[in-house]
Amino acid sequence: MDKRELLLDTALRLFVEFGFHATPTSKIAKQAGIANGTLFYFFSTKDELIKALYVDIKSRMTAYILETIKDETSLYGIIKGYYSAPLYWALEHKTEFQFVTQFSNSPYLNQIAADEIQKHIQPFLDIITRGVQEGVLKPIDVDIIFALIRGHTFSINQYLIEKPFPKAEQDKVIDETFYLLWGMINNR
Amino acid sequence: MDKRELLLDTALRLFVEFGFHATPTSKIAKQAGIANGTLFYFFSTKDELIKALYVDIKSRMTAYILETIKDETSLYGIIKGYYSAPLYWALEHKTEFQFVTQFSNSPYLNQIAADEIQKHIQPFLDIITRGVQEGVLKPIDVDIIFALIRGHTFSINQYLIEKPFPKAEQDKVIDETFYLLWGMINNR
DNA sequence: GTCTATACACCGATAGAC
DNA sequence: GTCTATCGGTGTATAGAC
Repeated sequence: MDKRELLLDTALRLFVEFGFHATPTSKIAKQAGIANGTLFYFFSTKDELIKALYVDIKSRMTAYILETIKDETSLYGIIKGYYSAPLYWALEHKTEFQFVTQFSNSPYLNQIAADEIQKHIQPFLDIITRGVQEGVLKPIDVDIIFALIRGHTFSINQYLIEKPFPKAEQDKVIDETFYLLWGMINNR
Repeated sequence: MDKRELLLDTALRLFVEFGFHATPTSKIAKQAGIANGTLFYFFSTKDELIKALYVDIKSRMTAYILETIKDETSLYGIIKGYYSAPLYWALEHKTEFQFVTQFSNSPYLNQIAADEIQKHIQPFLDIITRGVQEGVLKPIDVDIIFALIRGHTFSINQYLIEKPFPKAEQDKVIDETFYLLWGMINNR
């Protein structure tokens, strides 16, 4: 891991444990075993570091999701992938997911350009739109369907964090909650 | 409004706009038209102020919810109240709701005693438990049902914030999304 | 690129008068 | 209770050597 990555990784853990405020750059550098000044060689300000961390994690999560669904052909399979992949990723990357949640609900989000956010969700919105057009999904506003799926993901992730089930049980929860979700948005 | 309330109210707006970090106590006091030192007469530390604000808002929101559902007798009516009341409250108290969301997803939440949080959600958990026992709700883990309802509330609130509908349309969204939610957890 | 040393602004919190 | 004045500590960021 190069120094830049090491700084991001250390910052991630500290931010999630103590928050942005209570995590000085000096602490990040020290715990990463890197000189204070070097941090500012890679990131011109602390805010830049925070934003870079967000963009970085988001990209990796999106890449994982796209990799997961790449062989799915049915709308059902794709939507299931868009629901379950983030959950599986979150289980393997708890801290990262917590950071994204924390960041997304803080004023920092406003510092991220709208199109940076849009580019991650647009493909999924397109899929939902297709689902509605083809009559597979209920004729509801696409943004509502998107919001509902997202809310599901968010809350089931919280649930899985609070209850440390064995792997098999986790899979079952993800499967069964998708079944519930699908029943809600599916146009029967 | 007394000075304590005025400080809380001013802090609320600043925290939501700039975050905890970028909001110094001096700015809060100044914008509230109150001397810097006086802030520390009411709140011994900045963290105390932040926590007091959270407890304060949570209490008011809970009071509103309980008031809303107090005449409901059916499980359906009570659960609908528990879903829709927070949304109506959030529409009237956008900043407050945003603050609670921000706080709940930050490490500050750990500073709040578990039973302080529990006391707000326990009555609702009891209702859900009853619903499952009576066969009105699907036989799923109560905490999952709770998580799903909460996720619904959260995401539909985001949706309503992003799309500034007229009142009638908002009511319709809340009603229809509850219908979807109910269809998902109801034991048909 | 990476380090050490340091500037200096700022903030949380206190002291003490009224 | 409320104010003014201020201190000590801390944190971001820079300068400059290597």
